Amino acid sequence: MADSASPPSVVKPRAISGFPEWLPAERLVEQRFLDIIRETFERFGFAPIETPAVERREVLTAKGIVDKEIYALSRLAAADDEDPSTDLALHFDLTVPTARYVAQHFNRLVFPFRRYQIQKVWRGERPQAGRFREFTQCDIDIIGNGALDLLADAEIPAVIDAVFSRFAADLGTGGFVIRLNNRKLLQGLLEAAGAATPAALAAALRAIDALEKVGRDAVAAELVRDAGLTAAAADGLLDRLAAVTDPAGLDGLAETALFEEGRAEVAQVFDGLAALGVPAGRVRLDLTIARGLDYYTGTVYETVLDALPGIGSVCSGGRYENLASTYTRQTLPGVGISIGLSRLVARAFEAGLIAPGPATPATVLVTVMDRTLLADSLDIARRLRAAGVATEVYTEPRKLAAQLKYADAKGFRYAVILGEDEKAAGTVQMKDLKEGAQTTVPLAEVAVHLG
RNA sequence: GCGACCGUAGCUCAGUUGGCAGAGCACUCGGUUGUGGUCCGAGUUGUCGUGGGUUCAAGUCCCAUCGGUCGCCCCA
Repeated sequence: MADSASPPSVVKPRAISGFPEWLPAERLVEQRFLDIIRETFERFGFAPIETPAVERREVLTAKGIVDKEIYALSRLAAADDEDPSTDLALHFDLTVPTARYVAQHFNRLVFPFRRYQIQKVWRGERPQAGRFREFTQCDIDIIGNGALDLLADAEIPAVIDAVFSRFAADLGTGGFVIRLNNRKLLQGLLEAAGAATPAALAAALRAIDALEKVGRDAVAAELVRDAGLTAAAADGLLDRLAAVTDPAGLDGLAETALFEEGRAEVAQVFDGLAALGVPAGRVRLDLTIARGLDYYTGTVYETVLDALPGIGSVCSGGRYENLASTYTRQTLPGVGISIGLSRLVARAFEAGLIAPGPATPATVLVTVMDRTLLADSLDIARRLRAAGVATEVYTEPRKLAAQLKYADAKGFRYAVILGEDEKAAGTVQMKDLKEGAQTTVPLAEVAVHLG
């Protein structure tokens, strides 16, 4: 019973919560982040790979990840009597697919294998501020065959330093600190403090991970309640964790063999950082960095922007002794890190730390005042493009005022204006839309002035 | 999965005790020749999330449902 007078129905366009999308002005800024990341990763010799968005479910769930956080892939058109369950799912990070990839292509890869991977990942969580269900991760990993020197653990933060230093210089994200810890240090201290069982250890790590959020007293209480520490042991532990900010602070704290092992590793990594030229103070030893993921076994990293401490780590990772044990008998130790670009960009926009610029990648709009001069306008655009200047020609037959309004709305830096008078004189008007200044330029020199 | 709050124009929101659906921004046109942003004038824009109930009358009250935001958990 459709009412013939009713307007044609439209599907109301709505954003899907947790699936962010940007307007062109914002996406152009995000791509500048991506350009810096990709160039820097390659400058350190990491090679690009891409893995499918979809993996077999058994590949993704092998590490004990909770099923509900993973999006399954199925067909809408599946018949009613067809089993709707599926073996396929969307990847929730890039480390697990990389482990599968390295195990599968083991005999065709050259080790140590250095790869980077910049892709969307999906997590079926409740979205919140800075939390998405679809987001871009930018991963690097160095994976050894059988062994991997600790120099790799130093190289990873050197790459992060290079990336975030360029963010700061080119995009204005400001200062940052890479916080580094070693699981063996924390675990050694916890064992010495009385966290005996694996369950107690896990509870203690979880409690300490929340230190910044809930405060020292709440963590101490949790260590007593969930990890079985005495109040005095919890207090002493938290004192020690807080006191250490560099490797020298670890001297004289050798309480267990595991701790001593971690101490030696951290010393080597900091030596490596100095040798790599990472500025002193950029990487800070922080014994409270626990990291939730259980496959980290040694060095762990977090990166926090000075201007956005509230969003937590925007770049996290660590060392795992045997990444691909689920998929191969080869021992493949690795170390890597992931930049959570979507969160970083979204929160930096919200905080006003970065701002959208022009809505076009072009710097010049060539106007068309008179359609009989269209060929001349197109020729100017051709010259500019040949000289490497991103240029657009206005396509619609509208007044000059409308064309300049368009140029302003999109954020072009320059407009080129060409009419009968200029054509007769062999010149164009070059208008600087930011300054408002307009100059007459010989046709042959347009590219020089705008390049 | 658990909890709190919120759904009105493209966007941000107002809408009083239940009584004609509103503002700002944005958009379109105009302010006479080939010049944007600022200013002035005019105009367009609605399934009040959806379904049901109460009522002479519902954006407003009640129920359900869907969606959104923010916490918890976990993490980038």
